Amino acid sequence: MAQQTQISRVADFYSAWLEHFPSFKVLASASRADVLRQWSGLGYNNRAVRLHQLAKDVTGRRHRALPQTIDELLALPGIGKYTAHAVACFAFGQSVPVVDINIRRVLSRLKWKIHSASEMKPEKKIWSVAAAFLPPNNAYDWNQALMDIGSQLCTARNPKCAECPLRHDCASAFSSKFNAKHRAVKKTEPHHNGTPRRLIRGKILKILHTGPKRFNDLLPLLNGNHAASPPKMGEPLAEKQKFLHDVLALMENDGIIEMHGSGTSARISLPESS
DNA sequence: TAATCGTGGCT
DNA sequence: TAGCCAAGATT
Repeated sequence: MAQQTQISRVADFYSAWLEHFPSFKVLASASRADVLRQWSGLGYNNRAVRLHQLAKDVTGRRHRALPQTIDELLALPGIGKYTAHAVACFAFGQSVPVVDINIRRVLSRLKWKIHSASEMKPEKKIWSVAAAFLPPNNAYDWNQALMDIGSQLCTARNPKCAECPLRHDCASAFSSKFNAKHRAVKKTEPHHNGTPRRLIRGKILKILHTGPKRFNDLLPLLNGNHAASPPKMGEPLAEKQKFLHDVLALMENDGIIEMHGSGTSARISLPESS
């Protein structure tokens, strides 16, 4: 849940989630539709699908429990390098580095002076530095502390350098460049008449939580009010239908919806099987 | 490897 | 208020 999502936003979903799915066994036997319903509002619905599959994978294991090695964790759906290390450290007490967006930012601004890491690519280097800084006996507290510094003090914008315990060792302390305009320009994301595709996906899923719908019932969702571009008066219906069809195909491929039949009367629903 | 995936708070 | 940002993973 915490992937690309602030912890403060996760908290409520987390407790509600555990009430519905108190164990991997319960989660594994739940329907995909129920899983997506409980996830509703959190965003990145792919994560719900992957966690559902993870529960199935885990309950199929010998001890029906989460594996404890980083390599085994990495093999599970939805678990990448960060999460594997975070689980190993925070759940299983292993002495391993953790590099999330917060720690990444803290270490980057410190301008680490670790000689051995100078010829590595940035991604490998930062993990190497995080490992080099790791104290021998309390990785848990260390990693939590770095994350807290990153989220509470060493923030992306307007960092509180005056309150930071690392200010005397930091190459970027009190720098005026944190609010600089020169950030990487984002490419325009896929959209329909100015409405981002991911927002349309969100609307579709939200509607489907109220029950199955027909293809034609979903078409109005493409008429969102947006200031980005004026509505195209003469837009061919076929064009709109093609966009919706493509969006639904992506969502079906992601395991977020099911489609039965085809054409303008196709029946769209949350995944009812598996 | 760059693009894609949601949502809501913050500045 | 429009854009930035968030305990990343996947293809």
